[in-house]
Amino acid sequence: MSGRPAPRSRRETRAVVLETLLRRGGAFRPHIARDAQLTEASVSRILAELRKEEIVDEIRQPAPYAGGPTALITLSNNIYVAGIELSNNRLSFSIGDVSGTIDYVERVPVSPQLDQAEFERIFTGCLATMGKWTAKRGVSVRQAAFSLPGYSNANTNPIFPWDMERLRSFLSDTMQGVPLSITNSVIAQAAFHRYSGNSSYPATGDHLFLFVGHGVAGVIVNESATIEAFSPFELGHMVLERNGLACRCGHHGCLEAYTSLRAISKIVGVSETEILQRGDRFLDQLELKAETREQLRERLFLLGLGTGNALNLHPLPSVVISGWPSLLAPEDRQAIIEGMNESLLGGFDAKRMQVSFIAPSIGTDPQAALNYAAYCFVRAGGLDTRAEERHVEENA
Amino acid sequence: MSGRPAPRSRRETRAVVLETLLRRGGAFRPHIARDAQLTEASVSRILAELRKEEIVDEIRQPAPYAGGPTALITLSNNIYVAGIELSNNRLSFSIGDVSGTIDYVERVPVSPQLDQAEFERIFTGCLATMGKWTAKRGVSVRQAAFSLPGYSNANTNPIFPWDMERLRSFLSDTMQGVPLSITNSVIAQAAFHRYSGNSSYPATGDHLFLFVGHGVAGVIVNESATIEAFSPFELGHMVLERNGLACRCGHHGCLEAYTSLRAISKIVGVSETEILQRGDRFLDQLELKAETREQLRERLFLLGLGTGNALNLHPLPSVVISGWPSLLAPEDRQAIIEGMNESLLGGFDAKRMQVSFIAPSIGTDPQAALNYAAYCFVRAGGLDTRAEERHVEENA
DNA sequence: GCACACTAATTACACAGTGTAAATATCAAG
DNA sequence: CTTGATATTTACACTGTGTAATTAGTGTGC
Repeated sequence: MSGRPAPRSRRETRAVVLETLLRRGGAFRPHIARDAQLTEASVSRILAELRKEEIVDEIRQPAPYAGGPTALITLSNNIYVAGIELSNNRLSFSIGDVSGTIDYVERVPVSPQLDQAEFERIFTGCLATMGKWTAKRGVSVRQAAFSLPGYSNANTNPIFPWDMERLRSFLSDTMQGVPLSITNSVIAQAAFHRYSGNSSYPATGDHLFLFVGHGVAGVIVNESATIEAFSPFELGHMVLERNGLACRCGHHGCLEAYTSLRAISKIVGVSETEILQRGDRFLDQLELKAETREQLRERLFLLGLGTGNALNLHPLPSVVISGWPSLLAPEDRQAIIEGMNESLLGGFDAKRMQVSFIAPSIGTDPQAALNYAAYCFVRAGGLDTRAEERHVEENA
Repeated sequence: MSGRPAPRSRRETRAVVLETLLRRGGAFRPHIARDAQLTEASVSRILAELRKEEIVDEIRQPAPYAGGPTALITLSNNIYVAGIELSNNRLSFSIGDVSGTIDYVERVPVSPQLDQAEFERIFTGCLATMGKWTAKRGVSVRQAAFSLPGYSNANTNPIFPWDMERLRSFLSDTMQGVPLSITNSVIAQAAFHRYSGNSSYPATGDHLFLFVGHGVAGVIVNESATIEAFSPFELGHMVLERNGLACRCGHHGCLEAYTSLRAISKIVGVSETEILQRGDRFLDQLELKAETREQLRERLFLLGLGTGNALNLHPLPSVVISGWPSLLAPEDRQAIIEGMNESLLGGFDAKRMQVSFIAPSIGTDPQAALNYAAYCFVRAGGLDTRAEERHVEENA
């Protein structure tokens, strides 16, 4: 640990310290020092600053071993953030603390074909309601996050084909001062898995997280990077069968046309809305006929094929799959492996590629956006984002 | 330009200054200051340091306008770097200066099925020859780069299925102190386009660079990022036709099975080795029959389909294609657009997607690796890489 | 040929952010 | 209540930069 590796601005340093706290849900100084690559001295200074600003709390805690640390540092539970999620069937607003605890929530059903004007109307309404809630309690929201499926910085969205420029300016006007980050739902999900404190997440290193629901969305999770650096990986519209099934995007043979909830709802004979009502365990309640299972396996095979294709483009050692495939029996899910075996370079090899499944989180929205908002707050070092929005360059 | 944006280590600052010089092939102080986001004062200090170390030269030059700058700063032409390239038909060694001028070159034919032991034998031999050349002239190589197709940090390579761990340790042992970077050929190509001073490159912003040769390799070029941050995007083994043509990788229906030089050599009736001999313009010399052209268009359609799939995963506004497709008539190349139109979300739209072609650089190896080596030298701030290889973290 | 307007280039000084090392605090166990 | 072990704070030094004052070039117009 010799030299002086890479200097950081105070904001960055605060951000890494706070992120450690968010990730671990509290830590002792020595841990923070290691995680943040700082000396105890620096940690001490930073924490003194953060404590004065009431961003962190220090809980006196008997040392767990002789001569051990005496104070557990946690994020203050008086910091409120807002999470807003748009999914294919509803728009949800929430307020909670940075640990992800929800104090307020409102959910409004919307149509998957929701148009932009209607969205703006509903959004404005919900925001007003939320504003009343905060006003009554005198709480101030430090950071908000809005997640929607398919979002990217590019000006196109496969799910809601809106004018993203207009969306951004609508939101920044409407939020009136509260810093707002917009992100892809699947990235918010990744934030949820990283920060929710649920330690049962199956992958530890870099991996591809895939969510198979209305669409097929993925995100490249780089364990050692900040969440902003994650790239969404929209798998749903990879054409795998020329002249195959028609997809809502107008093309034929897209993966989504085979594996979306809508597509499989026809196979299992349950309407899409009913699936959403039954929530997480909708497949459990069904007695799947052998023929149905075979059809589902065929779909999973395609999912595997597409996933393998994606991993050929961008090699990663592990995939975590969430969504309806996680509800099937392991022997059925094996079809995904078979599909990957036919596209993944060198074939599927369990030594080089780990595939895991996690329960789909249907209906937990807007939990993920709330976690993402907490992340954004922390990333900004707990400082007001509005102030330093001026790193503009002026090339000749 | 108010506050103190993001502090940098001296090494980083030197790196950005040197990179500006590499990119522009020389610049005046005010330009450097703008590009590197530094004040004139800092530029002055850094340059004084670099001049003392004989890394940069200062050429007295009459100012181009009233009161203009007086000294043009360039990279010293006494810095030698080595570029080594392995392609599917030869291994080439070169030494040159950071501007990319080649002073020494040796090329040895190798087989596309070259095995790792044989490679090591040839490499050692060429390196010895190169060593004699440098010894005779008393030049010392400051940085070397080795590029090979399909390379990634992952331990697999679609082209040369070797043990990458062994390759890396072989190279670091063999190079005896000369810092060596290993990279994907397509990334070296990107370095070539960025630093060769050839300004006719068609894309200016972020784009996908695709090279269609023995394989189909791509790289996501992020104009505002360092080259290390570029991701290789191996398109060749995307399965587009289940039960399609057999590919050398053992799968069926890979893009490469349809569009590699080997695949089209069968269509045009010219052997692969002959194509390589004829070099860049091999297709010009052929009188393509209508039927042949139709077959090639079919192949290009698949290339477009796969490219569209890749761009759905990772949206970018522009694609630059190099390789044999660039040699065809524009009306034939239109098939690529047609393919993209069937996979790219929302269809192909010239307003949102720019497709350009550049002449393939067959036979210019190891120029690209040499440019990449220069880039690596500059990125390290012109400091010895060996010294500070110790940013290891030790998490509990 | 010389003052001028203008910009370039250098330098002294101040300040932010950190690490080092010394000083001080805390706890468990005897 | 001392000891051993680690935690925490603090004073000081060092790096890298920006600011602002200073010095140096250059072309124009007289």
